[in-house]
Amino acid sequence: MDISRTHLIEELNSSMEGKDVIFGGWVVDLRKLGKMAFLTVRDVTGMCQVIVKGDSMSLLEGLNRQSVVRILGKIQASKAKDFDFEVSATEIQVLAKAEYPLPIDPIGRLESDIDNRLNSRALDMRNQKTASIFKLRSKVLASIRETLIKRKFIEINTPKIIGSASEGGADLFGLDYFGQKAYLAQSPQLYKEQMTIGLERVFEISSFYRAEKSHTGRHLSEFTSVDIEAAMMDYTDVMDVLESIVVDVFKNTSENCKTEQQEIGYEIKVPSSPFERVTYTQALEELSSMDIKIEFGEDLQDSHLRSLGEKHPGFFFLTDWPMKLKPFYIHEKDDDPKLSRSFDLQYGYLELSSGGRRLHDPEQLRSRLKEQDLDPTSFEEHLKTFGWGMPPHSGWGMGLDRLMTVLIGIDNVREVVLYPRDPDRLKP
RNA sequence: GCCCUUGUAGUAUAGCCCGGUCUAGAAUUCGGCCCUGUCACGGCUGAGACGCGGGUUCAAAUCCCGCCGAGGGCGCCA
Repeated sequence: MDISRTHLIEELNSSMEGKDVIFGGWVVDLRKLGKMAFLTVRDVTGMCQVIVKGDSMSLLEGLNRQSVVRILGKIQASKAKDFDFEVSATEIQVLAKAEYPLPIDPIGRLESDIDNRLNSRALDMRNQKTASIFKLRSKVLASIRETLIKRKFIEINTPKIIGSASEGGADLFGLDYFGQKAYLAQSPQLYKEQMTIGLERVFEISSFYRAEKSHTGRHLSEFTSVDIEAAMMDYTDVMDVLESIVVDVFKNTSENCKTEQQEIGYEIKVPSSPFERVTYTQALEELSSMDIKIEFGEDLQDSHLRSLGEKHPGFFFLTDWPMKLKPFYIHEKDDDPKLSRSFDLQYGYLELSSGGRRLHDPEQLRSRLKEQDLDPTSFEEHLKTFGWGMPPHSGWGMGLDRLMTVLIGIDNVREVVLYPRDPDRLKP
C-alpha cells in the first residue's frame, strides 16, 4: 500500500493550477449531487475540497465520513465559497474505513458532552475545537521552555517513583516496588532544590500525582506541573520569572494562534503587567472591609479567595503568608519571623502557582522539621546535600492545566487534559 | 466524606412539573431513490430511543423507592 503524499493540505494553493498532487487525510463531509460529488478532506494542517465528476463517480464506492483516504488529483480553480482552488480527483484510495455509528459527532455541529468525548478522546481530536486546545497547549509548553531557557534555566527530569511519603500534606498513591513500599511523587520539590547546588537554575515540566478525592473542575489525580528552582534568587526574583512566563504565554498564543482561537471561539487577551502584589495581611484587611473576619494565621478558604477574586479579577500575587501555613522548607522574612518569603499566583479565586524562598541552612531545616512534627531522620538523604554548600534559592510550581483553562476562558481542567485522571475516571 | 442536579435513537434534544393527547416529536447521522457546482446542498423515502430493578395506579417516559451511570458544588488539596 502506497501511503506517500506529495503535499500537506496547507501546502496546496491556487497558483498550482494544473499540477498533479497526492495528499491524504480524513473525509469530513461528502455531498453527492447526482453525477458529481464534493468531498472535504482534512489533514492536521488544513482542509481542502475534492471534486468528483462523471466516470470518476465510481471512486466514491464505499466511501464514508471520517474514513482515511489518499487522494490523487489535479489542482483546478474553484467556484466554492470557502476555497479558491480544489482538487479534481483521479483516484481515491480508502486507507482506513471508519465504522458506523461513531460514539460522538466529530464535525462538532452537535457538541457531545464531556463524558462521551473523554470516552472517545482520540476521535474527539477530529473535532477542530478540541484539536485546537491541544495545539495551543503545545505552543504554551514551547513558550514556557523558550522563556526559561533564555533565562539560563536547565530542564531536568526527577523521579516519579519515590521511596518515602515524607512531605506530609496531600495523600500519595502507594505502589509495590519489588516488595518495598513506594509512592508516586506529588511534586519534585526536594529534588529540584538539590539540583541548584550545581545546575543553579533548573526547571521541570511533568506529571505529578495526588490521591485526594476531589470533585471539582480544577483538581485531577494526575496533573501537569511546571516547576522551577533557582540559586541566588529571592522569592520576588522568581515571581518576576513567573510573571514573564505567563505574559509570554499569552502574547505568543494570542499573536501566533489565530486559527486556534477562532476554532475555540475565544480571543486570548494579554494581561497587563506588572501583576498586582497583595500581601496576606492586606488581604485580611480587604476581607475585613467586606465583613469577612479572619484571624491572622488562618488559611484562606475557597470562599474567601472567591471574595478576593472579585476584587482582583485577573492575575495577582498573594504574598508574605504566615509561616505556620507554609511547608517546612519555606524561609521566614528577616523583619518579621512570623511571616514567610512566599507567594501564590492567583487568577481571580483560582490558585495557579505557589512558591517562595527556601531554607538553605541544614540546621534550620532540621529544627523546622521538628517544629512541624516531621522526623528529620527520614529526610537524611535530602538534608545531607545541604551540608555540601547549598546556595540560597527560591522556586515555584505552577499547575499547567489550570493555566490552560485561564488562557482559553473555560472552567474545567478536563477539557485541556488529554486523558484526565480523577477519582471517578481511570479509563481510557 | 457531604450536598444539589441529571439519565429519552449513534449524537444532541422536545415531552416529565400537572399520569391517558406518546403508535414518544423535530434536528443531525445512517440506508434507498432522484439531482452536474454543492458549500449546514436540496427533494422523496426508510431505519433507529424512554439506563436497570421494584412500587403506586384502571393507566407510568411522566409519580415514589433502590441500584448503576453522568454533571456540578462543598470539604480535602505541603
